[in-house]
Amino acid sequence: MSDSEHTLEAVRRAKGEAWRARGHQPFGNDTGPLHSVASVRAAHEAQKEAFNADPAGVTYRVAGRVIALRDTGKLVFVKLRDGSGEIQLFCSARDLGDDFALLKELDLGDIVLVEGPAMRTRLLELSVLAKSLRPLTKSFTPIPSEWFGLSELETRYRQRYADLIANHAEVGAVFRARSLIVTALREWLDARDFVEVETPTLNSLRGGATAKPFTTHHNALDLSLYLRVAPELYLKRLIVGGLDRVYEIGRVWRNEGISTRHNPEFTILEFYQAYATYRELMDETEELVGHADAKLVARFPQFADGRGYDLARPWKRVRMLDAVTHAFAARHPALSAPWADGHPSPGWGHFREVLVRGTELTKDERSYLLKAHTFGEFLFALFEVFAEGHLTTDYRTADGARSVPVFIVDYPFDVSPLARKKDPSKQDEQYGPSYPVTFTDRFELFVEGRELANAFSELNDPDDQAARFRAQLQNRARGDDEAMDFDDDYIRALGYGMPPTAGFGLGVDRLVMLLTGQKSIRDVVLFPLLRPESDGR
RNA sequence: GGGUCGUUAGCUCAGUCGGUAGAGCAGCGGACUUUUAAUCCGUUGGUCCAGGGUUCGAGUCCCUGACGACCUACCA
Repeated sequence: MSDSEHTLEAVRRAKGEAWRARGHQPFGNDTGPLHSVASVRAAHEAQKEAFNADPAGVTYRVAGRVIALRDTGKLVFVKLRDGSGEIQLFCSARDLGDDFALLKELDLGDIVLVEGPAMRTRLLELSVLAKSLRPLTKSFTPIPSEWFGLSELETRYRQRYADLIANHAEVGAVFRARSLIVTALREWLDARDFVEVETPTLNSLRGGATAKPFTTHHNALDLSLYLRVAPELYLKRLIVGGLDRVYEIGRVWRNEGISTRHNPEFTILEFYQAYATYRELMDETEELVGHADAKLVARFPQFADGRGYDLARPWKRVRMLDAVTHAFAARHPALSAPWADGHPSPGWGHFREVLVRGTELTKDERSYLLKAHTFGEFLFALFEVFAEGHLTTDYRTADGARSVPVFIVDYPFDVSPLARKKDPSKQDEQYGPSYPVTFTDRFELFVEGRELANAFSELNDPDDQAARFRAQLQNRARGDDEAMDFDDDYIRALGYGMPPTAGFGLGVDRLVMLLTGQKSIRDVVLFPLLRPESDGR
């Protein structure tokens, strides 16, 4: 701590002692019932003209943080903020009597309780005319400048409390918006008879998503555990048990990189609906996200401004195969994809050779495509390399002004270990007989290029599921440290019979980012993971 | 993991060619009974992220490290 900081704090501590000398505790309590700033404002909203305090009027009791002090001598203006808003205190020597001297011992950041009637000043500022003033909490640490705020991102993330004080309007709105959005998600699900449940976050097996887990340990059982990467397998056990509609909004942990779109712990919404398919879930996704957006915009209209996307229904639904074809047509017209003119399966291998030897690809893209072991993995890799990054430019409103949400539909089963294979008759009908890629009834939702949701008709054949788990183990043996474990109990559960079910997962943080226009996930997570502070700073 | 940028007073930021570290706000003292970033007068406050090097002399140049941001890669 520097000398100046030390001095600033010492001055504040001394003022706290001065409060004590006047009979006020620097950290007092027992405020009794209070009026919120918002309620005071609401009560006098209609009085637009300046008015003096009505002697017969209500005496308000308001408590909050001092965020500005303007001292004009025998008259001091205090700006006070509580959880509902901000209001000015009109503090005159005449009205406050002995308490007026307290103002000299107030610092920005202190928390005080004021009593008095409302008034409106000459300049029409609604104020509380202070008749008495009681200091409640001494602030030892200077709060950041009201005018300049606090801008250094590192400090804002590490000291979110200071960020919330200094950048109250903007940061507060984002986190209130987050709360509203989560509430809206629950509303939508509750209204459709979904049951909210909580499932274990300490798991002895890895499953539900392909991701690297965090590990931890239970001492009494001497048991190594994983922090869950997804609640999926537990929620589906509940479907087996007869909870036909379940959901969970909760934290998951993935031991991966940190970026503007990834925090190691994040909030996921998953819901499972028996007797539904991924087709219905696309409609429901539009409704669910639309409901959250409507609730948000009703309260915070500013978040609807300047959006580069348009949530008007219906949203685009594009098969993965067609998205890749579209991407080739737009950017690599010379490349003739094997599916474009009905090549038989050998065409895939030839095409892969053409791509890998050609000059259209970067080295990284080539090596990425080479990692694909099957045509299904290859198609998925083609999607990632050629299409995914361009969804925002490829799919736009009729006037081209905004991007539209896109459901990418039908993922290869090779990359979808928990999704139901498309029925053979439908596969043949939609892709032709003997098509070299087997698809699943699965979609992912992309809005503004961001992957927002993942959903599919669930695999409920225990034998097929067991085979997929075995394939995951083979991937593990090849060095894939994101592969799932073989979950015997889950297979046992499926053995009892799981009704046909559709399941849905949505990144809540990313939804909040999207709807509130935040570029970094750290701006929608109150306390994002950072390295510990070191002595070097 | 790679690249680029940043770190100077409590906060927001300047700092020229390498030559005594600055401003505004906050703070402190004073004036002021209708202010709105109040105003006016005066004034305190520095581990220039850390360590090393070059130099007569380093906030400034070089090296190493810490932390952060952005891009990229990885990652559903």
